[in-house]
Amino acid sequence: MTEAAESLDQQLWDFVYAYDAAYDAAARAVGLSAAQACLLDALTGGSRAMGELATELLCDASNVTQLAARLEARGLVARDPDPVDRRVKRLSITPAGRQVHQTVRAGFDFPADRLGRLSDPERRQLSQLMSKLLA
Amino acid sequence: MTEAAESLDQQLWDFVYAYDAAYDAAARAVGLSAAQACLLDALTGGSRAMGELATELLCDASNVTQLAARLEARGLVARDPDPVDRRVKRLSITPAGRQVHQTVRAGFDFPADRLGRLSDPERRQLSQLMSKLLA
DNA sequence: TATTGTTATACTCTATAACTATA
DNA sequence: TATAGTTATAGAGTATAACAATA
Repeated sequence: MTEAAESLDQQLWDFVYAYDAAYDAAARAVGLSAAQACLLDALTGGSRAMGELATELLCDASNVTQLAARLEARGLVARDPDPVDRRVKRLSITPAGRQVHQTVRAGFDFPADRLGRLSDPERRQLSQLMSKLLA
Repeated sequence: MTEAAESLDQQLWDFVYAYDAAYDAAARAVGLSAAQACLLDALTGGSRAMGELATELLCDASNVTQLAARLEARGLVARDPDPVDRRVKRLSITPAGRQVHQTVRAGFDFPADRLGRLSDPERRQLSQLMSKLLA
């Protein structure tokens, strides 16, 4: 053989490393941290309660409060009391927030770039393997 | 079809998300941050200059200084001047550091667990696809 | 009394700028 | 003068504990 094969473990590590770095760069390009971009992304499907967001982002509720405060200060999200249970605050994305979110999406070209190196059958193969890894 | 297929983009996102969370958990289980664990990992092949580490970890040199200071305070790394160029400080892992590193490795069972769901041919397939994604 | 979210606090990550020591 | 690393500082991420409002 002409070169030492990198182990699959190492390949996964390298891929995740590059993926994370690319996402971070795309977020920073619009002045957001990766955590802020993730929170914004979690709101694109509709408003969410703070507690739901903490669960989804795998972090403490107090952390969501602070991330939301920074995004709110930039006008990217809005915080409104839930009409049914007034303890609950629902966070939603503003039009400006959607704009920024779209820019991050567009700047995060890593997945499209890399997957573009595969043929259609290879992408189907990868998707099936991923299904097993995620199941 | 019986269920909506998740897009390959989304599958990659989910996989990376789970991978990162698992690594973070393995590090935290021994009282390290993910960043500290990565620094420790970068030293397992031998001592490294601070500057090299900054390049490898994609961060500023001042950051390495502080990460190293915390690990040094716990006795996991040692900092020694390079005998040739005394401006250079070489960081190396201590026996205690190796011990902790091994514990993190063992606790980070995510890759082995997930890859264990694949057959040998499937793992070879995945490795070949990864080669193309990383090339 | 239990739950949702916030506030206060503390520690870590990270970068920039100024500095020290060495080359 | 240029380079390696550190220090000082500041903003952000994160968690814990104490708290307020509501249920």
